[in-house]
Amino acid sequence: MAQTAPRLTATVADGLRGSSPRRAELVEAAARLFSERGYHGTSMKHLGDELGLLKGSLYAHIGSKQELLHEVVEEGAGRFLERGRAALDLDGDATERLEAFLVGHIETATEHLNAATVFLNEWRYLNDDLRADVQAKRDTYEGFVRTIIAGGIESGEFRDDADVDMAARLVLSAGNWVYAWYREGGSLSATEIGRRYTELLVRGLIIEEEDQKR
Amino acid sequence: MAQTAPRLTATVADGLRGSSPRRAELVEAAARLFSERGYHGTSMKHLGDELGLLKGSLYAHIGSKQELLHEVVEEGAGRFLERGRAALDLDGDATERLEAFLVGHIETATEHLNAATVFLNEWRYLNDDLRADVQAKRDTYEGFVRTIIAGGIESGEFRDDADVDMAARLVLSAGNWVYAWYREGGSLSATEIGRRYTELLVRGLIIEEEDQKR
DNA sequence: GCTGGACAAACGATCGTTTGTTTGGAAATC
DNA sequence: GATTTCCAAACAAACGATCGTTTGTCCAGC
Repeated sequence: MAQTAPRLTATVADGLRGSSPRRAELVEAAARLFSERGYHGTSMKHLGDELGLLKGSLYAHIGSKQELLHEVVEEGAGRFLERGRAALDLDGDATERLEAFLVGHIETATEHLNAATVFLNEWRYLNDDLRADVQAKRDTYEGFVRTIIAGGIESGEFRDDADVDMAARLVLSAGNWVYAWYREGGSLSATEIGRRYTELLVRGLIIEEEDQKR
Repeated sequence: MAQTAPRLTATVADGLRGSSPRRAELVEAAARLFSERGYHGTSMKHLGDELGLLKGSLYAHIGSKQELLHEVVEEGAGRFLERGRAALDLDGDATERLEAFLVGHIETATEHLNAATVFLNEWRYLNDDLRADVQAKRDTYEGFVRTIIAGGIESGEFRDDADVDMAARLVLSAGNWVYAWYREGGSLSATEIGRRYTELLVRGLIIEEEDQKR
């Protein structure tokens, strides 16, 4: 919904093979079914039924089921990395950058819920080498958050006794779990969810007065 | 490891059928394999190999593969609920209760990593009625966190403009994602992870001074 | 006339489960 | 104490169904 994006950037959209309309349909169906039923819970027949084709006919468009998984996971990874880097490159204070990152993450996750779910849940079923590639991208992405938070500490905006690694994991946990409960048509937009999470993460739950017992 | 618990409380341990040593082995192997390979990615042959039995022999101990999944998920749910209720029943301020809850959650998740992973990841593959039952328990559990946070707001300990639902989701997201990155032998204990998360959630990242620009 | 895309059919492998039989050891009988 | 009975637990084999993938053929559109 919303900003359909005139054209997916080539790096994200095109897979290992050329892209045809039929193939794109197949990848989209794979994202949906892998997300709903899991990779191992989805058969080639399920995918064929979704396009009105026999399972054998799918092999005119793809090389293997594993290739489909790879494509969906890469699509998810690419989107997250793009938005994450944009947040990292932002001018502004650490809170603004953190909010941009988290809002971008949650918008990406909800606008492409299927691909995001597969990226987060099913990527471990990739073959060893492909999985290692995805792991590297996850590490890079996690590094973005650490950089933003560490920058906030250096600039004196964030507490210098804050644990960067734990804070980064907390941010990613918040964003990564959204897929598990977010449903379209909820009372909060993805943007609003990201803002409120950021506000909580930055200000905390406690009242700002210093006469608090803790 | 550690506190082996002299005997699992009956509510958690015993499944739909009686419990024998062999059956307990099988459930444990199921927790491990379902966690590592996913429910649909684990075959009865995999399970049999784990115990040195033929796949058909497993049916002397269980009724179906689905029943195995149910048992593992219920084990996870039971453990989380027990620890959660203990935190809820604690005397103390909201921060202490929240810390007890989060520490308890993360200790449970890491001490029984396999069952916790299956509870969080594979429960959706349960049959409709069993899944509804687990969903109810998840809702109850989520209610525990909301109660703790709402109590903190009422008592004046937490900001009265904090969003209870979002804060509760943030707490659960933090705890629920631990399984994804925690590995035994890491530098932080589960207890320490829970404490640091709580500290971040309560105090936030920002410096407590009010002359901050934001 | 060529070719991409689909069909129909089959491949061997594996799926979860059932069946009938064998076995080893505890319990019961003598 | 020896013998018999019994039963849980495992094996071996097969069930029909489905798995991911390959093959050969056909047809429509450039």
